[in-house]
Amino acid sequence: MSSTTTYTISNLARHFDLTTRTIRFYESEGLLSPKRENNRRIYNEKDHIRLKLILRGKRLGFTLSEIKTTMDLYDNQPNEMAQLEYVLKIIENHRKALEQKQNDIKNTLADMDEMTEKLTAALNTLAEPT
Amino acid sequence: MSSTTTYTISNLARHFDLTTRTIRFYESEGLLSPKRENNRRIYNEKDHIRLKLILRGKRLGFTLSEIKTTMDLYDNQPNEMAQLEYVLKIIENHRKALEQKQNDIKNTLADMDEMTEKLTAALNTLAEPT
DNA sequence: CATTACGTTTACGTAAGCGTCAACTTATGC
DNA sequence: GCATAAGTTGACGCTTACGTAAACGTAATG
Repeated sequence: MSSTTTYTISNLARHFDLTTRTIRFYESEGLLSPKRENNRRIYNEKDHIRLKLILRGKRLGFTLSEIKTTMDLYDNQPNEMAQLEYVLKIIENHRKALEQKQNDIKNTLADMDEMTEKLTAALNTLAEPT
Repeated sequence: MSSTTTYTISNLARHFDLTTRTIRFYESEGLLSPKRENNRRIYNEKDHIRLKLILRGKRLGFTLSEIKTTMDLYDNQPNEMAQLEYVLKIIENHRKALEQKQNDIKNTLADMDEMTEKLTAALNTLAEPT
């Protein structure tokens, strides 16, 4: 028995702090495709995971179409050599983009550290006058 | 003599692989404010750095207005205690957002590793038939 | 002096990512 | 059986981040 957990659209909306409009929009863009029951959308665990991935992608600054392309890529495991190699190449490019972002974050955090030091120093000067 | 390096708008555009339109747009949004000579924009080293920061922010998925707010914050060092503490608090929030992104990247890279393993395994199966 | 290169402003166009009605259907509680 | 809640499909609106084109100024070059 696969205890199939399901969700309504408002379930998901609450869980991820989204509006139902947003979730429907993602579907209209091909990022989700829930089952229907009496025309009502029924989301399963896979849909839940996909939505989570969508939001992660968004936080990283990817567009919805980039996210779709990537998820589709990961979903459709190809079987021909040429395809496999192609997908591997794309993944490598994604990896480079992410490593660039890691570097950007590292540098930004360093800048913030510097700034924080300056500010706390200034703060201490104000707090402990001679 | 501060050997003041300057740039024209097309200099900058070439260097950062942008269009001049984009650079003017950033100015119209208050992110840059180059000097003028005969109505021509003249960019100096500080402008160059700001533009670099803008692009870094964009790569991390921040909006231009968020980037502006942050850069303004870092530029105008406040002198009153309340202000100092306020800025420190904001920086802490930014730090949390960045750490969230770091985590997102980490997880995404892990997913990609898993995928890469599967694909190379499949590739080897195809390459070395019994 | 005419061309070419580079610059300027103004303005309209567009894709992405939803917000916000409106108008209607279906399910549930009392 | 009727209100109330939750769902559905349009359709229009809005912001962000530029692209693109028009119409014009300035400066150097052959």
